[in-house]
Amino acid sequence: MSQKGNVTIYDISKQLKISTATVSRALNNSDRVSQKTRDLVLKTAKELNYQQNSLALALKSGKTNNIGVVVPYINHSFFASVIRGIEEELTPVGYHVIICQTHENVENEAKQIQTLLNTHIDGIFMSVSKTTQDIDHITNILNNNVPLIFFDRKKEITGVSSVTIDDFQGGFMATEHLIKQGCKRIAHLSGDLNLDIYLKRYEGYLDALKAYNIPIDRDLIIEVNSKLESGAVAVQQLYNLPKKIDAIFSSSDYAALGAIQELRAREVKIPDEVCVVGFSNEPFTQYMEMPITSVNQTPVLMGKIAAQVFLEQINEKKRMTVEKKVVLAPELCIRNSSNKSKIETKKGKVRI
Amino acid sequence: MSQKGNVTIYDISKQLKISTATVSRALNNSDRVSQKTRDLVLKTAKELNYQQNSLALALKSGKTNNIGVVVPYINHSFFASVIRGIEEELTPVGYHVIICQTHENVENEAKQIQTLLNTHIDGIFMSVSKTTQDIDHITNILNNNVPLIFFDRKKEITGVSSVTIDDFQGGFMATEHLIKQGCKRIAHLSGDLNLDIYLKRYEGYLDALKAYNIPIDRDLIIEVNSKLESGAVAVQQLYNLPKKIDAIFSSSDYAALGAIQELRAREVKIPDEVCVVGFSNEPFTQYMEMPITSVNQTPVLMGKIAAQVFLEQINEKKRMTVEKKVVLAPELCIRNSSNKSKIETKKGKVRI
DNA sequence: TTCGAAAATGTAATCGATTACACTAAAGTA
DNA sequence: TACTTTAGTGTAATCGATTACATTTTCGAA
Repeated sequence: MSQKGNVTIYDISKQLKISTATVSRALNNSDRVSQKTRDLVLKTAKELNYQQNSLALALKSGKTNNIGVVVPYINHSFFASVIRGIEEELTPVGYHVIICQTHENVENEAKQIQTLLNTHIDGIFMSVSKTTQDIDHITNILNNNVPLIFFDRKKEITGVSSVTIDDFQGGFMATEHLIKQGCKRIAHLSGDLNLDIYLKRYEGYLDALKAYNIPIDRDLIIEVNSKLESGAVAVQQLYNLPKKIDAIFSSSDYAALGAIQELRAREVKIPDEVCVVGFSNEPFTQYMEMPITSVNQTPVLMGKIAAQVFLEQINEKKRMTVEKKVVLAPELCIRNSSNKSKIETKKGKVRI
Repeated sequence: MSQKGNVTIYDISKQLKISTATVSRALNNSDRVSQKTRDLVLKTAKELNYQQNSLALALKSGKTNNIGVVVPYINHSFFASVIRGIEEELTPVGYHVIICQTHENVENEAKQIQTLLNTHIDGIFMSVSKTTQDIDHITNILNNNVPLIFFDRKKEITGVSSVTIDDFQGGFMATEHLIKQGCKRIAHLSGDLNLDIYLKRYEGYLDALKAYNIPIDRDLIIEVNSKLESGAVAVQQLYNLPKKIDAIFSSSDYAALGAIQELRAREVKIPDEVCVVGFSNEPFTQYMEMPITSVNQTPVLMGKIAAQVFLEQINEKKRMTVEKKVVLAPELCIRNSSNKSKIETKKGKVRI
């Protein structure tokens, strides 16, 4: 046994009076060992309770079987669920999932990536932080020949695969739904438009209005952050306008909730006077007394697909040639906050 | 440069025509190198952009700087938050956090632990699964000399540190609060009593009743799981009793919510006719139109403390001698579902 | 029986660092 | 001056596996 008390192939080789090379071959099912020796080695390995030292293997092969996941915050429902999906898909094939938080800060993001690269990770999954503009720290991943998969929040970098939902379609579906409810003055609470996801949702909103010949009113479009207060403030602002609104499509469930609270404080009837739709399908949206209509991003599925894309990518012979962009279908979960006429949940279409 | 294109100490030694031993010493601030050589090595290392290979180091030292966290589900708000706390405390000191899910299944738990041990983790944090009775797979961690820290859900094993909240106190506070609201027939929806946490909350409930001379009525105690439906079913059962209840203390926020929905369906007024208190302070409890009173387990803090206990433990000279049991104070967040008289949130006391 | 191919096994380098031990050179001491 | 001490550096083993290449054994064909 070794210093640390672990059984090594050397122990087996000593016991059987054969070389470590043969032991290694037997354990790895090489065809360059006799059946007799192989059986003997396997039997002895079991007896001694031999466990392959993954560190030695990693050093030799350069493969650690660890992958890193970089997200703004792990305890945000969406990210936690994506991570769950990744874990469930990769653990069965022998990977370990290392998680890192950026706190929506580029410097943290860069630091986390650097230390991940230094531990010789086999791949990185990430959702970029809101403050990320410069992408040198990200292309650095590719320079190290480490596969990178974006999920949800991505940057356009050639050669990098991504799994997202169709945010445009999500924004479109949500807005169209409101239009079909008879709404004509539909406000939009957008997120930070530097992030692609919020931009796309906004564009979906615009496109739906155009498609149904509803004039676009810039006063009805307000940029907010994902906080209750900012949804409430937005409503105050909207109610200072001369003409009343009859619907709100918010890119954030939190802002939607804040808006609802403010509407309720003003004794506005939901959904009769104003319909509200959020985005993300945060757990609380379905638990409310008046459940909130929202767009489900199917995060667990997103994580699983991301993991599959990763596995495909590393199994490809011609590396780095193909990038894969999977776009999942958003799912509109219609609930009481916007449901005047009792319609059911709608699913969008997948694009690959 | 090595095969994989990384700069090694060998590259530095070659360039400076000195031995790798000296390079290593210079990089590690050993006092067995001249200042001149040290400066030269550091300068060259920077020029070549040398990065220490953590795998080689890990193989040599047996320390990987990885720790494992084993939880039932990562995307459950409570666990996600604990993990966040652990990450925030350990990343700054150079650790990486590997996460594993058990899906509340002992076999998965055992398998996850085994693969973690095999990757030579420096420590394991875990919350045991509901189905865990046998603990051989857990003591196996100790046999491998790997530090183990329980959080929230623990088993009694000598030598194992733990960080929990005072569930008894939580149950007591919740019940006492209901009593002070004037409630006399207080039902309890308990969780699986095989789990210590639920048992303690239940005992806290019993003790509070005793302390205020309120008779215990076994009919008012119902074991449920953490699902909305089971809270609703429990209420149905309670309303089949001859005498009406005037409060519910649920060990689960989900069951509490289900109970509230059922009460509302029966047009029972909350909190006037029935007060409701949950447990865990799930995000949704505060977002409801009628926010739900709940016991906050301060999960992020719990993660941070667990990380600190781990760091203390590995820094101790005399290993394995002291176990540390930290018991955090629960915090009763009083909200409308139980607040007849507008009281404020109460904090419990910490025990160490 | 003998030779050659194929099968089985062994030797030793390698992955990239650390470190016990050996050695040289410079400085201090008598 | 001669001898001891110490600072600085080098050699080589080690962590535990894989594997290219070398060598030995086995077995069939002539």
